[in-house]
Amino acid sequence: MLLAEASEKIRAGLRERALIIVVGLMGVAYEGRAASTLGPGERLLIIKQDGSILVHRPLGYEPVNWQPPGSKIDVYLVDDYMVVEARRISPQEILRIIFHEIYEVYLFKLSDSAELAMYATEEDMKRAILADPSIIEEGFRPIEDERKVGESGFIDIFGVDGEGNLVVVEIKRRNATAADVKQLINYVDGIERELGKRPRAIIAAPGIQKSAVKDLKVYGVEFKCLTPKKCREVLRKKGGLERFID
Amino acid sequence: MLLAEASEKIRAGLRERALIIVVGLMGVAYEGRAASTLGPGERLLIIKQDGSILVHRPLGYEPVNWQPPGSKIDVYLVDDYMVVEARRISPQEILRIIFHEIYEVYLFKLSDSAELAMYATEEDMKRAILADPSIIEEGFRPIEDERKVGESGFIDIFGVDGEGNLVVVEIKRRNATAADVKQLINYVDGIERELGKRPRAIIAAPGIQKSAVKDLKVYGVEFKCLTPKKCREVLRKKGGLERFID
DNA sequence: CCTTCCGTTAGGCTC
DNA sequence: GAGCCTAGCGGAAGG
Repeated sequence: MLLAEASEKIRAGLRERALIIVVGLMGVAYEGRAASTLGPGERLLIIKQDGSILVHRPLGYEPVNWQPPGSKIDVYLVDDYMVVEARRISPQEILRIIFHEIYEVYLFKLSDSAELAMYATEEDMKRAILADPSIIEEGFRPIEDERKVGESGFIDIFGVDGEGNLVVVEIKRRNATAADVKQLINYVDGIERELGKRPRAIIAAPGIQKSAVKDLKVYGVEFKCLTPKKCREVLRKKGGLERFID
Repeated sequence: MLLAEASEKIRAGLRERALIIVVGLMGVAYEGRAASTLGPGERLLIIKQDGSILVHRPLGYEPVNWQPPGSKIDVYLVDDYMVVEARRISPQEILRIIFHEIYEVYLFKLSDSAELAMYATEEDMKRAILADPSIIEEGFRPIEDERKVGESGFIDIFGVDGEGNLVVVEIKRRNATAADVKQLINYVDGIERELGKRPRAIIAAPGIQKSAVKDLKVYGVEFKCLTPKKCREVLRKKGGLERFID
């Protein structure tokens, strides 16, 4: 495909706010927060209506270079090359794609209004615990969620156990780290200062980093294994129940 | 395009290990570490030779769903749909794309052997300081890089200043945080325990978070503004010099 | 606007 | 293989 012809088609796509797919032989230069160069190779360029731009190599999940939505995109011919330039300000960044050859340019006007439904985020894990507190332990009763503690931040779930002891629960959807344990200790300290009584501290996560295990004993924190998957099942069961009751 | 025809073309692409681009009306279901569903919409599907797979909506820099390299990809017809399935084990995950309509399928055999050259990573900033220590301060002399400190971790650069004082330098390519300052203090404490002498602590970064500024005074840490860009220039000059000497 | 925190983080490195 | 850290992280939520 001739570069002049291709550049016209790309400009048309930009005007029409189409999704633009370009396949060809291109080099890439990026300068901004960091800087990178990539010599010529056969790649896939995607330009979206919102100004996002992605350069994909034949291998790998991630784009090799990109620019997020809102970038200003220009196309021009210089010597025997076609250049696509994507600029953004704040941070000042420029991505320049230099085409040596263009194999194909495709334009699409796509419509997609569906909403992504994502399950078992950390938020969902909290909802699962509130829906069925026994997954933390038998007799656990939540009192508050997102309780503020001094300057430290927010407790995921604050409650009482079967014996009437205060309990602070910290939720993580990934393995808990030493930093997580320390944050939880901050909360416990804050509550102790506030209410004059030291609560139990429970970290609920799918696992815990080995390096953090010793901190559990040192600081008297309890670990409760709780996976996102388990929470998904709890929410599903609860969802099913609600549907049945309605 | 007929679904049967499309599925044959995609299978051919998989056999030939081609880059496959599919545009059409599709729904998406993902289940693995988390789970998500997305109703039908017009999207772009990319399947790469290495088994990476990406679903892109008309807007946004990020794929809405994906699977990293190494996924096992299957295509089959069921009722009036074509399904593309990408599975991986460890973690067990499945991505299922259900096509209602297919507008286009494109196959490409791309060759790309260029090497990405990235400048001014944190590693490069360290190299720049080692190449020209005066960018930290006049008279600074590095002794060691990546020096281990007890259990705390590794010092980026350990050296002495013009007066013969020990200096610990911590490098960040982004604004320094309070956590960075505290980590640096850990190192300084470690060195003091080890060598019986408290070194100066310098954090070299393009900036520092407002909330961390007070910690500088509290803990006696010095801040030296050093941008990736500046380091890039130092390395370029040094590269030029080396080229001249050789 | 800046800061903090989560992510199907991914990817790379070490043990 | 698992654990741990970095990233042009991106993105969202909160101040």
